[in-house]
Amino acid sequence: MLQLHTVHEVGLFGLLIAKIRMHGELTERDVIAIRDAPYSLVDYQRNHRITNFRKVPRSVHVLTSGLACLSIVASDGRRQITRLLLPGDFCNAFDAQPLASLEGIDILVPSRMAAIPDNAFRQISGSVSMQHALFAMVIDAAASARSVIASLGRGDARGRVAFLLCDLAQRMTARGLLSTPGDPLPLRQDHIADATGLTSVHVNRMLAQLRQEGLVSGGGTIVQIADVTGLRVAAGLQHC
Amino acid sequence: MLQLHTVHEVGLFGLLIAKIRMHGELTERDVIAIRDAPYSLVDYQRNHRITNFRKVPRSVHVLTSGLACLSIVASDGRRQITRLLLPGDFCNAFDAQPLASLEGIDILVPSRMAAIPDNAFRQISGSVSMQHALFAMVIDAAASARSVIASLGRGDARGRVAFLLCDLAQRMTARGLLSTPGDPLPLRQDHIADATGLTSVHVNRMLAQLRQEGLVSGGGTIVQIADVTGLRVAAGLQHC
DNA sequence: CGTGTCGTTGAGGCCTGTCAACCTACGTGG
DNA sequence: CCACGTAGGTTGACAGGCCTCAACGACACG
Repeated sequence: MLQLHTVHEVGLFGLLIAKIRMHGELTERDVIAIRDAPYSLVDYQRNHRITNFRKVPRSVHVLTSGLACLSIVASDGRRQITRLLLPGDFCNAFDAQPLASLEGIDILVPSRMAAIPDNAFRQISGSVSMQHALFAMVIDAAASARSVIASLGRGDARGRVAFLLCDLAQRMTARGLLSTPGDPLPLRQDHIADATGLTSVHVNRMLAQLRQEGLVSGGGTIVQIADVTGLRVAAGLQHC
Repeated sequence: MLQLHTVHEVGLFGLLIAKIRMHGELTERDVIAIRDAPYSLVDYQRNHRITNFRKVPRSVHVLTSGLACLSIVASDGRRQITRLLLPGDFCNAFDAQPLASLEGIDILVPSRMAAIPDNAFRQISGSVSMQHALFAMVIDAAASARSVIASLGRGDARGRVAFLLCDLAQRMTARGLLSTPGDPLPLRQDHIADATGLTSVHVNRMLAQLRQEGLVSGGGTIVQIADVTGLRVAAGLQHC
């Protein structure tokens, strides 16, 4: 039985299925429908920005590998990352529906997406169980965004960085993208800066401080969490 | 015909209906179902904080008058408002589902809520049209939260205040709670502070500056927008 | 008239941004 | 093999924005 589940989750959409399952029970039929969905693959290079998927037919894009984000470019030209997109995440629908004409999708690491035609996905998502799970997923995304608001509004630089790392590690671990929260995170310092609203110079200082406190390890380009509990406390919110 | 709509929308749940309608077409049947929903009314005093609605049966709460917010209290004791709740908004479900055990509901102004029993609302929201509208509503809430993230992450104090005022005025105007965006907003300076992550002292200074620039008017407790366009520019994001 | 709430104003200090320089690692081409 | 360029990280000096603390004013209310 467990074996069966595992088999279902190793395909291209395994991570997507795992993610949706975090928010509601899926039937065997749902899982098969997703697994067998028609799709086309698209690769994107690092630093590419997508403001509009000009794909015919219109498609739901799912990140299958790499790392991307939703971001808003302020009028002074600086970018704010509003949400990190991990493999298994939607990129242009549901919990990651970009804010019209304001939010874009930035590719942070060479990535691949699967584009599922809209009408195909509409059929897949028509079942009651899928509707419930997707609904719960979006509700969770909204709540999660509000916790980021709290971190940005109330936290100092150290707390913001700590929160981001905790949050990302938790999401990645839950989806099996990290075997333990202490594994290296796929972030560069300027990604952290764009996500926390800080400058990369100051992020560097904060990481140095967190390393000295024993909460973070890894040098150079590598960021690893050394002490999850301590980092959560540093984040300043009870929860991460 | 228009007359009919108006009649439907003046009841206790008129604002709720108006809000849901912003995100999808409702059938006559949907509207009637909401209008005739069973409910009980509860009044709350200013500064009351609700961390858990202990209501039997469990209920969906809808704000019918006043002003409330979702908020998170950081470990240093300061409060961050993560979302303002206006009359017509849900308070503990859907687009305002509090983050478990972290987010609470604060009453900012003496308010009244209608509590609709869960199972009654489940029936009401079972129709395809309601499902679609509610789904779109939550997706919009998530996107809206991300624009707040951008404002907090990238904006300076002046921009944050400007953004908050624009955003609130737009939401209130869209729902008929303001006749024009220039009407007085129901916010005290410390509410603005808690929503923007600033101190009330600094909010005061920013409001003084915005008044001097001619973007905001009203003295003392009253905050009015004098120049919507100018304030949007000051907010620093293309959109508000 | 006392009390409490909310807004206003000033002085000073800390946190974070800005600017700039340098360093390492890595790949490329002569 | 070495010169060179690029990307990313590290470090220091300095300035400015925002917080803190504190006092005061305006106003409502019992």
